[in-house]
Amino acid sequence: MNRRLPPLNALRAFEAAARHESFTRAAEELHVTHGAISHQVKALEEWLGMPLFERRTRAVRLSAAGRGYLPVIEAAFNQIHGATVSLLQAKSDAPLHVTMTSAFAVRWLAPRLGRLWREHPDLDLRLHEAPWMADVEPGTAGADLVVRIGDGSAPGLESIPLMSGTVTPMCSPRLLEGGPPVERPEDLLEYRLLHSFSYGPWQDWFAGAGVGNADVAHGPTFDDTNLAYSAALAGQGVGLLHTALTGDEIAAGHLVQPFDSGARDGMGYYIVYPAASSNLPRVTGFRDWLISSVDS
Amino acid sequence: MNRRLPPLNALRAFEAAARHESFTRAAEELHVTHGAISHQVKALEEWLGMPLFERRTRAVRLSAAGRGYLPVIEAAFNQIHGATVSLLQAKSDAPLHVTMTSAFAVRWLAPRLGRLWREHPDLDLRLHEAPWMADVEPGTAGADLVVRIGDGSAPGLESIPLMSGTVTPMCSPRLLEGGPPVERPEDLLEYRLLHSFSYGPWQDWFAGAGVGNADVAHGPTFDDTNLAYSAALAGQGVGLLHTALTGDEIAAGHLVQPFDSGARDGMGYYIVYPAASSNLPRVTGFRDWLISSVDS
DNA sequence: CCAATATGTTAGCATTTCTCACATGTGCGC
DNA sequence: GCGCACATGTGAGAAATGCTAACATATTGG
Repeated sequence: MNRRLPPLNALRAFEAAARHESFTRAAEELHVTHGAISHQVKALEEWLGMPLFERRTRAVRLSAAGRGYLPVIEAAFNQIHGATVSLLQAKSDAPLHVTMTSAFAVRWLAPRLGRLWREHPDLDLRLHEAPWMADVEPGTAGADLVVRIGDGSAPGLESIPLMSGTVTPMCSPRLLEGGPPVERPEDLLEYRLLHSFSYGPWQDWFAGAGVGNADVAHGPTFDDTNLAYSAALAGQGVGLLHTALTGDEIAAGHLVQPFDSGARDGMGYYIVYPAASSNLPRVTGFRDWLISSVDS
Repeated sequence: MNRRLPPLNALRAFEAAARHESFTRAAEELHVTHGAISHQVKALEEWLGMPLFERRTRAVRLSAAGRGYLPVIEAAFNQIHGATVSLLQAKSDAPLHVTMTSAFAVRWLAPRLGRLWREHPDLDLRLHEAPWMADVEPGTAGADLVVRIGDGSAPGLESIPLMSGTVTPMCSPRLLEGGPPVERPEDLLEYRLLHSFSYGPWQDWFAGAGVGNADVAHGPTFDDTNLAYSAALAGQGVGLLHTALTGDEIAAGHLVQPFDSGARDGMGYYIVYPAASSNLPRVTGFRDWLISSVDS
């Protein structure tokens, strides 16, 4: 098929500008600056070899050519939008699959489930456990939405901060009383380290704290992130826990942080889902419920 | 309008891949590598949150979702293509406006016009003169096609090499016999310089030859590039001429080049026109005639 | 069991696109 | 009339996107 299409992003800029008869308002619609629209429209005009707008002094008007072009282009984009929406709707009778760590599910979500049932009685929620901070991609893995720890970067996906905080060593204060002093990060190696799924997170933490090749390969490994929290509370060792899930225990003095976060800062909880799901009420509904539940 | 469209370039990759049920053949159609298609399709699937293809071992099949999506997307692209073609066709009954320097028109095109009338009797050609190497943009300036000197760069436009060569000082050998010796570039300043439209080209040439602030502001300025050629041939001074237009005179000894091109190399003649005009027979026809006429 | 075929993946490079900052031009209010 | 507000144009550089190249994986067919 020999079908040379115009530059598509320039077409989108043209379509918005033509609909509004204004570069500035098109720029607002597409969340870019007016300069971007101006550049794109100019590129399209150059590609076509003809002007699509007449530049007036404080406005633009469609030229004859542009006036003929617009309706078809607009219809084509509407078709694409329509097909995309119905593709998503087709999924939308299905239950909402959500993936998160068991620690988050048990310690944060569980206490709030009552409110969720009350506010979203029809929601058919299916929870899935994810190992630690593993790269769970919504969609490809079957999940519609993921709650995960990270820095918020998720190319091609929507990523919305849920709770700030960081991942840092914590343990029961009684554990430290009986053991050797903890002044520098490497002193922690004298204690039993609590692992979830792999030694990776502890290794990363030591590396971030300036201890390059710490031997962390000892201590129990749990296949359930929540167990690491319980074990730390029970004084069984030092866990790498998230501050957002331990606020109460720290306030009550049941857990202490030997080091003030610092390293690995900005590892907050994020809600991540495919960008197209912004059109799906059950996804945005659950997302908004999560966000509104943070302070309650 | 709250209309979130999927990434459009990814959509185009999907459409081609789906039509062929093959990433490799889609890549050929779009003139990219298979990796590019793979990336784009993956990005689209991630954006939508659902797979569009089932990956088989040596092939891809459309998934149910993809099978429903394809026809609408394909139709939308076909619409865009159709609208674009008819936009161009609307122009295509009109005459073909071509812009070039008068030197090129007189010294290269004129001798070949007979062949052009013979091979394209219906062509309604309208020639326009362009000053020197000025930036003539096809389309915006009203020209359908431009023959211009440059390095071939023309973002957003098709640019096709017509003749290689360079722009370099030339004069009649008799002029040098009677005058001071010419060994280094600055020696040329002893002679009368022949200008077309502005002092810029000579200034640029001296700068390129390492003479930063040469005072070139003397000698006649012609508002017709061909006059500079004639004046140089007549021994009236030194002109900045293009080797592609002076091959015969140099071979016959009527013109000499004091310096072997070198500086400002790669300033050949290019055919430049809007990319969309590849769909217009009268433009591609004239382009192909130009190219085929180079060696005759 | 090897060669040929097709897709996946990663890192780095290339191109495109966008922003920022400033320029231009003109109508409108004062 | 004069200046200010508004809308677009432009150029350089930054950011994001897209592409390539090279290698990996997997499987079919000879």
